[in-house]
Amino acid sequence: MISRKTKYGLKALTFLARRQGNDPVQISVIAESENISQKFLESILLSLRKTGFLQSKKGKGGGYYLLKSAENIKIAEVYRILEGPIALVPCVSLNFYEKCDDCPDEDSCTVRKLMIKVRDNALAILANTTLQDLIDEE
Amino acid sequence: MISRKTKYGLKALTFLARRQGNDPVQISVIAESENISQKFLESILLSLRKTGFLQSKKGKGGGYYLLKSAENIKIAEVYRILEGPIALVPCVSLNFYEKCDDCPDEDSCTVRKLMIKVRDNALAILANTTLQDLIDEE
DNA sequence: GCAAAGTCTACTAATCCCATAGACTTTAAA
DNA sequence: TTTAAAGTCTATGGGATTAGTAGACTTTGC
Repeated sequence: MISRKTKYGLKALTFLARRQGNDPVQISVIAESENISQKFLESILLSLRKTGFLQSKKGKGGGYYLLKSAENIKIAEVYRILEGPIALVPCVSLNFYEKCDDCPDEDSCTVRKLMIKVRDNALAILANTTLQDLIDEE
Repeated sequence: MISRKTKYGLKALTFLARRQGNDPVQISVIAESENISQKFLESILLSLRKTGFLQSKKGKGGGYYLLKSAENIKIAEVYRILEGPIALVPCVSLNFYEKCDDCPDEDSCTVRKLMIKVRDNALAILANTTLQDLIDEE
């Protein structure tokens, strides 16, 4: 299961992407509209800003807006930033690889082989779906 | 990411399935061979016994053994028992459904639509792979 | 009867998740 | 130039979950 953080982040992004134009939207507007705790959303948007998906404007009339276009935001990228690995097991992660401390030999681990399949399948979806795709489905 | 519980459980099951015959194997043997904390493994095997995958024998010469044949143990079933939902979001789970408290309308939730796809894909693998399949891949 | 095995309950340390509080900075507009 | 509106950042905390430990108990084979 993914954390609320990731779910909220994706919802906030689609909220921004759905808008005409690209003027800043206040955190409070997004939070209220999507039923998200405002303070929590703050920290989520902050990490999406630091990773180049969003930009913000302070002061009156400020808020958040998309820095990349919706077609150029892959869900897999957002997922990795907010949630972490897409893989179900660290020894199978492409971006967050870690050796399993209980496995003497990765190549002979049957669980690992299965988890590679699951990862590849999830990746096929998440890496090929963009924010724009999500909106278009409506 | 899945928990160690699930990973250990799958490893223990494959360990048992790989053996010729079906005589009881002591927890300590599995734990040592798979590098799993013995006490932790105890509780895992216990829940696999209570759900009908394993049977145990107490006393001297006792241990755990498979109750179902390896061809009849679907990974998805084991996953659901040890890990819980396969879905990434509760509102999309087939076996552990829960409404998301922030969503006013499930049908119009774009994140949900995506998560259904991911679930279907994961399920296609996990529900069609048996313990025997894992062993055969070696 | 004894020793070897699983069973069960309870506990704990560590970690993560979700959220809140509050002080701070930047900016637009009056 | 003051003021209020916004984001920024740090700290904190409760609760849940995870991973593991301890130890007393029960069952069984020899």
